[in-house]
Amino acid sequence: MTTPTTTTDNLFDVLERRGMVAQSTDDKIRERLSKPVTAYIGFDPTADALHVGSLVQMMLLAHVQRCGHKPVVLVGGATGLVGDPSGKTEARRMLTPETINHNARSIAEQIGLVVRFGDGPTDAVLVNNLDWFGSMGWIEMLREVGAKMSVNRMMSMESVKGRMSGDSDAASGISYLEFSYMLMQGYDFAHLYKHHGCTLQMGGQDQWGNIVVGIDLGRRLHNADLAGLTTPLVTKSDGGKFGKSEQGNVWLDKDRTSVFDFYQFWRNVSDADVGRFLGTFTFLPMDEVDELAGAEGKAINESKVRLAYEVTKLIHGESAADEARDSAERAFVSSSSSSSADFTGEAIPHDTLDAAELEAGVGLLALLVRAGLAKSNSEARRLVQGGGVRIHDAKVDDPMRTVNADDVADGYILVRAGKKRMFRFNVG
RNA sequence: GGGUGGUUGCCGGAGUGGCCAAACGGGGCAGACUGUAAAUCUGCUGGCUUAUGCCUACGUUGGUUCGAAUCCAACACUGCCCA
Repeated sequence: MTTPTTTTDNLFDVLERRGMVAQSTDDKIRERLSKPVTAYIGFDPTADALHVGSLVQMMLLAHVQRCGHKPVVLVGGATGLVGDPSGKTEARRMLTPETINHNARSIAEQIGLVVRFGDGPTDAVLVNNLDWFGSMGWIEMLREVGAKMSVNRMMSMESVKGRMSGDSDAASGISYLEFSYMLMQGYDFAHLYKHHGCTLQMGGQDQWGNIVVGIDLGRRLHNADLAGLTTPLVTKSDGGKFGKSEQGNVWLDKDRTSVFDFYQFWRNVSDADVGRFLGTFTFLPMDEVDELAGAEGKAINESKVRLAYEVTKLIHGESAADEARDSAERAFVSSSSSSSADFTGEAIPHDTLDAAELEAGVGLLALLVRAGLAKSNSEARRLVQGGGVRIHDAKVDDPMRTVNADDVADGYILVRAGKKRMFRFNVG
């Protein structure tokens, strides 16, 4: 990793400078953070992998650690069994405890990429709220928590209001189960305060309401003085959804999103987003970030390369990042002088193609589907007819074409869909 | 429990017996232009080895009809109002 922020830096200043603060509970938060605190963020175990959307929270935890505080990773095993109403228009599908356990482990592993776990004073610890909710009975819950919560208060929260209001837009009702979600999440904070000395909860802007409930509950139950801090929702300047690429979600796991695609995701961000993303998703010093973000015109591409490289390095390691960068370089920058292009890197999605099979000839459409560049033959056909497919550098426009040994060059066949997507078949 | 709406493709949303694989918008993909950007313009956007063809699809099941997303019945789910 790059030079760590020195532990004397105030976490709040660091985060604010990096554009990672949307809202915080009080202006005394700097003061609070002048002494080491324990801070937590909750993660939903709804999938066994995290995508780039969660990267913000991961970075947040990393900064917590770097500034000398103790990060706590809360996996919502119990809350995951309930479903978060925030920002969803419909109830989340429920999961089995086994699945959640499995997911929790995978998630912690990925958070471990940027945060150090262990027993030291600033080492991160992992907790699962199923550990305290699992054994808690209905009566206890009502007396402990229910008695302290105002329904009026909960009803006035944005996430609930949207689901309740009659005539208007996305009213789809809210079940009691979901309604209780914020209660559980609020209780988490109180519990973590009591058992881990946790006084700060962080999260995305959409979690603000839940965080505030937790602060309230902490005060009522334990007379605790708690604080909250949220990060801005990561948006793209063009209004699109952050974290989606041509292939769907961008995952941190290389088996779900290849290193090459991961790199490309960052390489392809809009000009206007470069600075913000550098601040949020890398540990580069802000002076350098500002300089990179200030690049004008074509020069901004260098900054994008840097962004893509740094983030890829963080998640997939240096050698993978080097390779992704080099592959991309060769694939895009020097594509005019095609003969020199080299697409053999591991980073580019690839598979092997049987030589014997090739001898018989493989349908182009089938090959596109096999490469995952099209979901069906029809889609592949449209792609070809639309002029979006190339084999190596030659455009092919006949959907009926078959691919055979003549198409092999340097031991592989490179199929490209559009400018940016490609798939290599190694022949062997 | 009573009343009353709704359920259409990835999403939103038209369509109230044939001209419906289903308007329009969004999103997505591709092409042109570019800087692997944005904006703009153009094409495509259920599946089938491409077909004046077939299949699957308008909540589910059954019915009426030469013909149903459209009509009828039951069921399911869901919104709202009243208790």
